[in-house]
Amino acid sequence: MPRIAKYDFKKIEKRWKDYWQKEGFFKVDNADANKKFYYLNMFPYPSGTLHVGHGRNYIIGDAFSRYKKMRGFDVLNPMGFDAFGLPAENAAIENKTHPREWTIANIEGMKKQFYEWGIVYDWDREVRTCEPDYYRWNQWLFIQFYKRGLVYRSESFANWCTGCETVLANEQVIDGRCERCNSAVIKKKLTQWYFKITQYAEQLLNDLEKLQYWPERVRKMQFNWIGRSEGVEVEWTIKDSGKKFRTFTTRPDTIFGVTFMALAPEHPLAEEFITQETNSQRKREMQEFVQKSLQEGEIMRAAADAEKKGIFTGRYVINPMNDEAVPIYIANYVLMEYGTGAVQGVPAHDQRDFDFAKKHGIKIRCVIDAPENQGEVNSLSKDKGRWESEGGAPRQKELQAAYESHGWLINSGEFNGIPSQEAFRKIGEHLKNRGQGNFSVKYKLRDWLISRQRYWGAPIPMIHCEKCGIVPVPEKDLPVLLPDVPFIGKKGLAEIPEFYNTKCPQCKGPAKRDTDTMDTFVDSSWYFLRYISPKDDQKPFDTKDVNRWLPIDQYVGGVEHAILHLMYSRFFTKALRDMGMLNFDEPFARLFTQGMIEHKSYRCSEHNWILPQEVKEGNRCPHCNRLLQVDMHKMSKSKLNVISPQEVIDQYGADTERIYTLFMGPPERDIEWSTEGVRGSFRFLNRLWTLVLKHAKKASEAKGHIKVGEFTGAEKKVWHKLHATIKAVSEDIEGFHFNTAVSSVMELVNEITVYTETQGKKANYALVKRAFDDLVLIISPFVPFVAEELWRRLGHDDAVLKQRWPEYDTRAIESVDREIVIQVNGKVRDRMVLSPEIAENRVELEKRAVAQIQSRLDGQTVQKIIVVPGKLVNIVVR
RNA sequence: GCGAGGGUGGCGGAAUUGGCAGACGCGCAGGACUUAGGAUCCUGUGGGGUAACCCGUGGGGGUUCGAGUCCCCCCCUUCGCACCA
Repeated sequence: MPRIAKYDFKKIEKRWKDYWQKEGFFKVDNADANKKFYYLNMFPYPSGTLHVGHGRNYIIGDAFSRYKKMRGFDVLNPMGFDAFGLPAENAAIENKTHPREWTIANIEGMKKQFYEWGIVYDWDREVRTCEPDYYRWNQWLFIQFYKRGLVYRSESFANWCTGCETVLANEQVIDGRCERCNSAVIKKKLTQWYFKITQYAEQLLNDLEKLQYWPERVRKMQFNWIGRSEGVEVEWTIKDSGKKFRTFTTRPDTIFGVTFMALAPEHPLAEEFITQETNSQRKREMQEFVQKSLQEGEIMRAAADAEKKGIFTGRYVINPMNDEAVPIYIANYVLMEYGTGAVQGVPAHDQRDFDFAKKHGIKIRCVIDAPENQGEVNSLSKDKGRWESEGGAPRQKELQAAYESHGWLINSGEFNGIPSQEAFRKIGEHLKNRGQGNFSVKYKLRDWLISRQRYWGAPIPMIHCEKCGIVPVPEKDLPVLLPDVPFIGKKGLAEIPEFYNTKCPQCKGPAKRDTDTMDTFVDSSWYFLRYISPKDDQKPFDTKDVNRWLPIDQYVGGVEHAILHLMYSRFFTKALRDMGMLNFDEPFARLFTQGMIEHKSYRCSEHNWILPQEVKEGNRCPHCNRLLQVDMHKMSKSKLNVISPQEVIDQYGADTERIYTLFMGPPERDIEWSTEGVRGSFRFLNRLWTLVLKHAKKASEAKGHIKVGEFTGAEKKVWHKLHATIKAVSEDIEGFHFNTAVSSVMELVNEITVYTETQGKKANYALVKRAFDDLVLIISPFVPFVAEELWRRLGHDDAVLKQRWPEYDTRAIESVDREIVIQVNGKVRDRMVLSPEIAENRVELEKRAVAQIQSRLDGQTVQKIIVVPGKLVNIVVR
């Protein structure tokens, strides 16, 4: 037996790395594709070096694309970079460089990493959002949106990140803190640009139904985020002034229970009341309260258990239903951005109002009685004070909490005794008829604030002229280039006069450019369209080609984008469709969200995060010997718990990293990176290599065809396993079950190993050859390097990617002997191995099973025999 | 609080329509080869029992010849949303 060369992954990987790229296996011609498949990974932010956690996303994509390619699809799998954004500015300040240099260097580094991983993209289609040939179209689209009324400028209270010194979209505020830097977010009154995404709220909501191949939870998240609710807008009149304002309520049936009114601190009336207040002390108190509420911003006010604070304005408002006057408060729990910024307080039937009322000694009036009291409604409605705590001690009991469910109306005048759902409609109509309200639908979804006071982003293409007002930059003057000046740090374009001083396109007089840049989510809301015609300098994308290639057949990325990016992209798609630039409603037909890779992280109470290799024995800090806190966290540079792909590649090769990443667990789940697991995958590749090389020569010289009919038992087993594996792997890849796909291939390798070891020289090499060929092909999406190498060693001279994916033969899968289980009272007692014909024959199965197990049945009465053909026989005895 | 996942060996995880629980891999144990091995290869490996067998999928009930899988109740856990009137 000749010595087998060891698995020299370095040599092998070097040999094939360039090959796929050079041959352009994943280049597709827009016009030339017949069976299109648009696969897309979310493009990365070029933050620097990638770790093995990032790798998961791209490895899945590459494996899937290779599979689809071998299935005969014209696969488009492009890649690009979400290259604008704040981290580049921060890094630039830190490293005394320019955001552009930092970004470009990172992009180059990341492209090299893709190459090391054996990941093949069509780089001719690369998109970089920070390049003028991309953001030019960002600006162009902004202007088109503006012309269609989808962009507006408005002064309002915006989320202001105190760390980044810029405004944030609602979606970027997490628990009152900045999504990126975790600094406190406050409310600041600013004039900003908005995209009118709310105009599409209804469609964004309804079309979720079309996304049946999206993970249910992502749809749910979007559903909740849009947050549609039906209710009634009610018009109220301020006592003594006659001035009117509106509230929104989803429970108009409780309107007789209104015992106070609450305004958001930002509400215009709040300001008005303060201005008009003559009592100087009250004036000051109100001022202070409003100011403090705004400063607390989202952090304090967002917490559900935060204290409900408020202040009486000294004013009253008239209830349109019963002409009662109730006090008006300013309350910190009322949000200006939702509904009308004013809430009618019904303490008896809303927990928040209840808490507020208790705190401020406001009376509580029950107007809904629980449904179980149905029979008493009439008497209850007469017994006006029964549940009421106003005017002295409550007659029955004091309320402990608000009753928020439905029931029957009481204390509600002519509406007493009506079920609350019905009262919703009746009271709504009543108000409508009297011109004091109307039915209304509100959304939690807010318009998308896209202004950012930063440098490293696409400039907003607008000009402010004193004479002409706001004028869009003429399309022929696009792009509005980012000024190429030495980077000046934090304040952005507003500090660069040579940028903002310009001429008005209309009157030619002196004017100023808008100094805001766009939220980078604008960039990523349409990049998947640009991939179709990345070089087009006449338009953002080619409508005809886009309509042919989209929707994207498979989109893959992290769940963290479940709301922001995916919602914005859906909005863009719908807006572009209405502009006639597209003909589809939804951009991503199928979505898969992959989980994160985690790794142990070590933290010292004194020295913060510690590198794993520095940790001393017993999990102690290398600096102070304190016991470290050990936790599992997703890999991140800041926690010092990243594994670099290069380490793995140097030690075991890219194929090992690839197959381990796919094998480690279900791709949708978060999972811990295991160094031992990596070694196991490496061992497997060694076994694969040795097995094939040991027999490659004989196999490739094997003469004659496979004669299935003449197979021995052992040969049949291999034949069966081969086809069963092809089936399993194909189905698993289609379903994104890469972990089980890999384990199936491992089983096949084990099976062939057993066969060749036990048969020795008697082995059927025609069969072995066929098994090797198919094995190498089905494993190739996972480990392309070693597969390409083995393919050549098996005597082929054409690329693996040019081969067709093996087909399985159902007969081969079915024709193997079956092991039938014999149970007595549901417990396995014996087995028998039978040919497929007998195993499928009920009568025969029962007969044989009973015969075989007879000795065990002595003295017991057989009550019943259950036969499951091909599986088992269960004999029930007593 | 609301919503959605998830609880299976020492670990990651497998198990069509209910039909052999623990595939595959890690780890561990024993052995082989080695000057050596944290390399490689082979064998074994859910728990208990000499054995026949018994017990085992978070806990408790139920349906069924048969339940990880279906139904009811409970516990734990992860994630998302969280004063949206």
